[in-house]
Amino acid sequence: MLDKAKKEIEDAVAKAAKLTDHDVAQLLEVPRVEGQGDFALPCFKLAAKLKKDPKLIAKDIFAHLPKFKLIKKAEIVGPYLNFFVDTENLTKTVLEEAVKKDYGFSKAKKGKVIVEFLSPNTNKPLSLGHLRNAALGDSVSRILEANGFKVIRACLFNDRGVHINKSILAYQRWGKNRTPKSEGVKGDHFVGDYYVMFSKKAEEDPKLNDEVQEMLQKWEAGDRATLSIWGTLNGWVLDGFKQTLKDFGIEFDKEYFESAHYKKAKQLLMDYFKKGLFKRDDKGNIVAALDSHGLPDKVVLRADGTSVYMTQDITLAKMKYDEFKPEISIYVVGDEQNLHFQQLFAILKMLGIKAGQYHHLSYGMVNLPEGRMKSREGTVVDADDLIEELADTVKVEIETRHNHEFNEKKTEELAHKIGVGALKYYLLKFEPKTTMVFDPKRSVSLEGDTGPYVQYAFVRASKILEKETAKGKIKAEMLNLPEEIALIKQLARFPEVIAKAGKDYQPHLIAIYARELADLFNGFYEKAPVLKANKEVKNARLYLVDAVRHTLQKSLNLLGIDEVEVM
RNA sequence: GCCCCUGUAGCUCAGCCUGGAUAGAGCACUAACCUUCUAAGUUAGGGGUCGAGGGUUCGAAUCCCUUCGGGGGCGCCA
Repeated sequence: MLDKAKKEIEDAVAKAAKLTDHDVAQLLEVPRVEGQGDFALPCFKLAAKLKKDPKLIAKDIFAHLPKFKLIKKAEIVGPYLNFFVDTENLTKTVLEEAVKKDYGFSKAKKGKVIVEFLSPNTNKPLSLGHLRNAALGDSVSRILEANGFKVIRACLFNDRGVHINKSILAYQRWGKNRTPKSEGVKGDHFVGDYYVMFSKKAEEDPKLNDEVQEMLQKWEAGDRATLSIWGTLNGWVLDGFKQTLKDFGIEFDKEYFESAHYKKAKQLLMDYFKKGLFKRDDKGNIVAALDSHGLPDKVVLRADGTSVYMTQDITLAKMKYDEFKPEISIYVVGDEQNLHFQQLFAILKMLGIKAGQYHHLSYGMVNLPEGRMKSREGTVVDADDLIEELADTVKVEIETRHNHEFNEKKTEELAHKIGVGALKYYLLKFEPKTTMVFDPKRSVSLEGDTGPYVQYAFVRASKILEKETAKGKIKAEMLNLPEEIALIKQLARFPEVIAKAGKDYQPHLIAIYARELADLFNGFYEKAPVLKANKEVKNARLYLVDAVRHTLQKSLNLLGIDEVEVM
């Protein structure tokens, strides 16, 4: 399609200017302005190479252009040569392709990718920050699948350590055998409240911190009572997480629990140490020397044999490598850990745990308009609250906006899909590394550059096709309105957008694409009535609507957003 | 002190990797459009020294240097 047209131009230009393919590669660009064609060749670089006036070069090449198959015309504009694709040909190809299930998806069979994301601590409920992480991890997974990879979605639960023991201690002391059930609270919120309670009490009574350390030692020693209560609280939290993730539409293929490989990790690191891969510092800590990588040295195991974060990460990397032998291993983790991951990857290389490539998909913080979220100041946005709030807002919209008669269940279901769609879109439309500002008011907005806007375009397309569908041959010549041509060109871009989003791990490219497609469709919708058009035009437009509908759906799904049939 | 990210319209952000022809959206504001496939839509309007300075180039928001502002990191925290 477009790539073929591009190739055709490149070949022609190479021939006309008597150059090699290599010389011509990267010379073509896509003009932004209408009327400047679909591809353009600025002749300045050739001018430097050939030592000739770029305007003359443009003329010269133009004079030697062959007959094109996919290009309708070329024209000279000063030092530029603009090429226009044959839209009839394009239309036919695009409409045939875009209604297929796998349109835009790579047919190449690629290897395994393991995407680790979310990886929460099991001592408090999930927050808005976790949702950005989850939305990113899930969307990147979907995009990589579309690029032909086999993706394993992995999550590490940090379920042991000081943080969880704090909750336990507070619960033992002040919990009075209450349970999430007895209080009617989600388990993660229930436990999180005791965590907060601990922090408050410990400010008045610092001895509590010592008690937590004692408990930690008991836990490590395998004390049955401690393990039992730890298991109970962890279970509650995990149940809570499970519910949140279900609400948000996230699933994992592989779950890791730090508690399960914690002991093994220490042993593994000692083994590497004995092989001489690590050294001891003057305090007796086991350290990875990274100066050859231009990085600061890193403690991987404390002198007393207890583990640090890095101990776990090295071990988990090895476990993942041993089990899956992935081609690419991706970690979706906030950008405050950039250095940590540079160090981790350097260490893994040192140890020879180097399956394919490692990538830290680093993303920026989510700030509120007032600034950074701080748990101590209670300004953390809770994931469950947010999802619920959005669904409620949408529900009110549905009930007041239309005369549709949905029953209660249908309304709730719709409201949930639209609310979560709005949230995911909002979290994914920014480039990952952008430190984004989350404005709660704007996040519930359903107009403009939002998920519901895209979902709505899908609904409009669906409604047309519900009444009538396209039949028989595609008559491409029936589609020649500017709105139709623009729409077709946007559809033609879908494969390259997926490829780029996959190569760079950038879901926001899909979000932008989907928004633009919805935009163009709405323009078409205003200008070009489908069902009222005469027979042949109607049929061609029905094909176009169908292609748009499919592509909107795929775009949304790549973002982890459900399409809806009605709104 | 050192390292990384960042600065584009009143606000929130694309574009920067891979330099090209008049810098784009959305929100907000103003004015229109529903007996017409769902108005969660569309159209029109104003709004910019692309933080500043220098350099490279035929050409710089984009590449390089300097500088100022914002954020993050430099833990035997995660």
